[in-house]
Amino acid sequence: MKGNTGAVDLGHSVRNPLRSREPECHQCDLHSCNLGNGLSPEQLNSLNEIIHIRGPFQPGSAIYKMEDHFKSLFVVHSGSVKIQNVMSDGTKVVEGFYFSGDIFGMEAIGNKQYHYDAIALEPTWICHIPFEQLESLCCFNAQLQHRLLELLGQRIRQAHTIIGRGRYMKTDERLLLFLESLCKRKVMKDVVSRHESIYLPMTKGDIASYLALCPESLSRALRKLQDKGVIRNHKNRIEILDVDVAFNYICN
Amino acid sequence: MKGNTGAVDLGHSVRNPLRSREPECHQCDLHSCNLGNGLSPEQLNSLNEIIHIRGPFQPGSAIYKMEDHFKSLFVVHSGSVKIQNVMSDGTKVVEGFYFSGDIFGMEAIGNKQYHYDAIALEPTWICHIPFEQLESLCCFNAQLQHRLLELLGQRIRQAHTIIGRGRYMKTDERLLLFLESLCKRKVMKDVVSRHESIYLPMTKGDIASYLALCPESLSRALRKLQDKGVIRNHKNRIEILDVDVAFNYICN
DNA sequence: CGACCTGTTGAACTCCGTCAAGGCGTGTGG
DNA sequence: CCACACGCCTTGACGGAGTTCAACAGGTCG
Repeated sequence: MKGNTGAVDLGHSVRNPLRSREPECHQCDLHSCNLGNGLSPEQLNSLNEIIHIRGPFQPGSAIYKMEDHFKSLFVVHSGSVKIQNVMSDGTKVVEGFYFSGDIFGMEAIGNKQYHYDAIALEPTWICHIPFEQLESLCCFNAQLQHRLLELLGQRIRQAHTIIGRGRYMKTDERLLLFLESLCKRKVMKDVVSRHESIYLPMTKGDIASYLALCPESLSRALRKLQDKGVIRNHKNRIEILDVDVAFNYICN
Repeated sequence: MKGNTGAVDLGHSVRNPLRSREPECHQCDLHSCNLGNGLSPEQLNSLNEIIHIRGPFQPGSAIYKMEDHFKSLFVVHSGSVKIQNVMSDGTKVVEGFYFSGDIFGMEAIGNKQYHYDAIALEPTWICHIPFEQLESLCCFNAQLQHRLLELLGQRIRQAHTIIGRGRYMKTDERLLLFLESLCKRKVMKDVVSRHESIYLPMTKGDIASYLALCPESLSRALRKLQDKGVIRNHKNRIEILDVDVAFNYICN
């Protein structure tokens, strides 16, 4: 097991008020992604010791790039991240969004390199979890191993939900499925009964790409749903006017 | 760690010439899915001890159903398997195919139940790997843990390839991507230079569903590619007339 | 101010899904 | 043996959803 502290470094201008350990940060990670669930205090400590926080990553800057050597998993401490693929013709394909507490980078496990670019969508702080060290910890810690496997299973199911189930849906159904998944992932917490407002750190273009639509089609779908009174479309926010109606709509 | 031998039992008419351990079988599993790579003989033995083989499952019969309690991962020993989702309106959506040596059931990790039906496509023998016991083994065996994580990472990437990358492709490109993935997965091994013949144990309808197409569209795409001289379409077999042409076609 | 990026709207086209019909192979029952 | 039904696949015609192309509105930044 290597003792290096320097996970992935992309040469960003990282001003580092938090480069040294910050207990609050660690608690947050462990809580929000539940990686540390059911661990004893000592076990928790050893987990905390391998975690490092980096930031702020400015919007548009890369946490990692496709070609980078796979070393670490990541947890969004604050802010948000998209992962995307640059195709041979230069078009960018967004494959996922991650928000505070989400773990990402798992697609790269078992590979030399990351398979996507990970790009910050807003000023973002990221926790690095060196994978080799995590693996070593898991060998002596059944709970941690179990939790990691669980997260990987979730990740597989997630891939099959949005991009799997979504394939058979029409544009507006797919859009609502996406909004529903955002709501479930507590992108925002102030749920006022059957009405939600979702803040969207990504561009509409990113969303369109993620849903395998052209931006125009997404725009039209938003308009259509707004005219129907299901949602209200704002610049960086979408209101779900009636959660029940919106998310049952999917089954029609 | 429980010592139960009876992984998932669906009440099929399992005639069991191989119910007792069969060394040849175990070797095959470990080799083909590489779960046992780099293990010492003793470690290999402990892995072998938790594995059981079942079969034959007749075409159309279930290895597991969605509602079944998640207990085991599976490896195709011989034959082939599809996993599918039955939607609320009764339509079946194929989410994956597995062939000799492939491990499946990993979507269920971290869940109480399996999320798909797993259906045999031809007379099929299946190895059961009780998951709790596998987890326990991993705790004392870094190599095995590493290999399991690797397989999970692969599984995520696989989901993103076909159903992820495929979303942005046109019908015939998607079809060729599928055929390419079959070739890579050594569905058949007799590669005669730039010419391959792929045996398809599933129906064209299953393939269409997997590719998110209606059967008619698949049929037309096959015809179109045949007219272009890229492939030749048979009942249960597709020939790739020129591998290079066919699989570079995707980038057009 | 103009350049630029994101998002929106309109019009034309294209691909693919839907509907309908028919061919082929297989199994069943007379 | 044939007749028939059934499932699977194919083919054709049609329509609709979504892409493409083009133009423009609004915001941001130099």
